[in-house]
Order: sequence, then structure tokens, then C-alpha cells
Amino acid sequence: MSASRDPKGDHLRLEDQLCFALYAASRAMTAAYAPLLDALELTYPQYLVLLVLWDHDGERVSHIGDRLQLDSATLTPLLKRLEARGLVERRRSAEDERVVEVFLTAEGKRLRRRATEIPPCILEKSGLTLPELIELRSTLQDLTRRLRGD
Amino acid sequence: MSASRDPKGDHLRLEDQLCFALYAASRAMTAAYAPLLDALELTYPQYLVLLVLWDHDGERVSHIGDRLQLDSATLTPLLKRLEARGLVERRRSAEDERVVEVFLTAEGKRLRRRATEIPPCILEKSGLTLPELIELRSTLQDLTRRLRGD
DNA sequence: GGCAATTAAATCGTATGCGATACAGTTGCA
DNA sequence: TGCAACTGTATCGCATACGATTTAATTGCC
Repeated sequence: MSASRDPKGDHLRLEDQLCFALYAASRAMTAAYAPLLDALELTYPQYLVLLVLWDHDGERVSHIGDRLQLDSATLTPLLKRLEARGLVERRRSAEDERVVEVFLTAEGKRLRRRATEIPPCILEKSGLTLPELIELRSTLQDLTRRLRGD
Repeated sequence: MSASRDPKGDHLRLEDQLCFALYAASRAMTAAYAPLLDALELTYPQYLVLLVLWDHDGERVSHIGDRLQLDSATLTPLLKRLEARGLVERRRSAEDERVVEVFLTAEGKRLRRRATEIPPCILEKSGLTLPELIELRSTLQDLTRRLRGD
């Protein structure tokens, strides 16, 4: 933020922006996952949905949306693609016909084992130590909470 | 990363993922910018392109792409929208007909003044002190470099 | 000089994101 | 009990992202 590199002093330099650092890091991270996820024929958001379901199967669309902060406009087509791939099944709830519950198929469950290779690969690519990763993650989680308005 | 919350010990919990913390923070940041950028009728990537041009006018498409790490498939339509809005002008270079140089219009230049309101607003929304912001930004820039392969 | 290799944008296809709206199903309350 | 308000998904429209291909222009090298 030195004035020498920000002559107008109004902080509009690209390199000064936290937003851009975040945006660039997020896309670089997605790019780092790409070759690993290609092997599983998954996109990055599809992998996130599977992380939710591997943690607890049979969640409703709205719950997946709460976890990932994505709404149905994004999730419905994504889930349909996962269903077309035979990894999940979408079923209308019997108690409440408005609700769609998402279940892993046998193949969706099997995929979890292959995914366990991914986190160590990424840790290595990131060049972070585990404590550094944990601190950065925590800082980002705090920031996210505050940006959303506590 | 406590084992008690990761029973299988394979680090596939959503909350453990640095990637998700980054992805969520990046989207929360974009959402925080949205109301400010709406007033300027800009999208977030359009704003990033203008940051590049406000820093140095008349850059070629490939140079904007280097700065933002975006390729022509993303930039060409985005720049055409900015041109349709009357904020930039795209001109084929005289020396090299393959090159397209992007220039701010008078209105594109004028918009800069209104944009100076944005960084302080975001700093406040983020709840970070300036030193905290600088450190986080630096950590993210390092991470991005390493993920891209040094 | 002439052509193969390279380069810069543009284009195409697919997959997100997200605001706005639609719509079926459920609930709460007069 | 009837229906207005609310909920949970789905749909639509628009703007990114990005891998792959195309096209036009330039360069390097025999």
C-alpha cells in the first residue's frame, strides 16, 4: 500500500486489491484440482456437492445449498448432470412433495475412495505446511462470515 | 483437522478444505462488491478489466489477460460488452494487425473517480485492519504463485 | 522470396453463478 | 374450512470461465 506505488493514493491498483488476490487464488486452486478431478470426470462444484453427500447421504437440495452457499438455479442443473452420470439419484420426499432428496448411488459411494488421493496432492501443490493451511483456512472462514454480515 | 471431527481421517470433510474456504470467500467478496458495482452498472470482472486500464490505458487483450489470468475466450465478449456500454474502444494495432488494443473512452475515464469510493467500503465490510488485509493479500499471492507452479 | 511454425484474437461448446420469476405443495390463521 | 402467505425447486436470462479449435497475421529460416 506504499504511496510510491499508488501515486493517486486511492487504492485502485489491481495488485492492492484483496478481492483480486482472492479471485486469483480461488481460480488457481480450481485449476490445481482440475487434473485430479478430470481423472474422476468431475468438475470442481460437482466435487463439492459430493463432499457434502459423502459426509451425509440423502440431503435435500436446500441443505446442500446451505452448505455450499449455492441456490437451486445452480444446483438443480448440476445435480441433474450428476444424476445423468449415475452418481446420484434425486427423489421427491414422501412427507413433503416440494422437497427433493439427493442420494448417492453405489457408484457415487465408490468414487469416495478414489477421491481420498486428492487432499494430499493439493496440500503438496499448495506448498503450505498443515498449520499454515489451517490458519489461512480459518482466516478465510472468518472473512467470509464478516462479508456476509456476521 | 482434529480426528474427532474427521472419523475416517482422510480429510474429505467440506469444512477441512482450503479450496472451499477460498471458493466461498471469493464468492462472498464478489457478493459484497455487487451493490457497489451495480451503482456503476459494472460486473465484477468488468471492474477488474477497468482497474487494469485505469492503471495503464491502451493495453492489448493479451496483456489484460496476463494481468487477470483470463484468456481471450473470456475477455473478448466481456470487452465487447464494455465497448457496447461506451466505456472502452477496441482498435486493431497498426504495426501488428493481429493485436487488439483497448482504450478507455472519456466516460470510461470518468468512471474512475466514482470507483474510488469502493475500496474503503470493502475494507469496512471485510472487518479487517489494513495490516491484516495486507498480510492476507500477501499470503494469497504467494499461494497463487505456488499453485501455478512457481 | 516462400512457406512452415508461431502468435493474437475470436469462436464454439459446456458448466457454472446468480437475480428474477414461476409454480406446486404446505401452513397458519381468520 | 378456505385461502393468503410461505417454502422448496425449477426455469429463464445473462455474464463469466475455460478447453479446444479456427483464422488471420507475422516471423524465422532454408
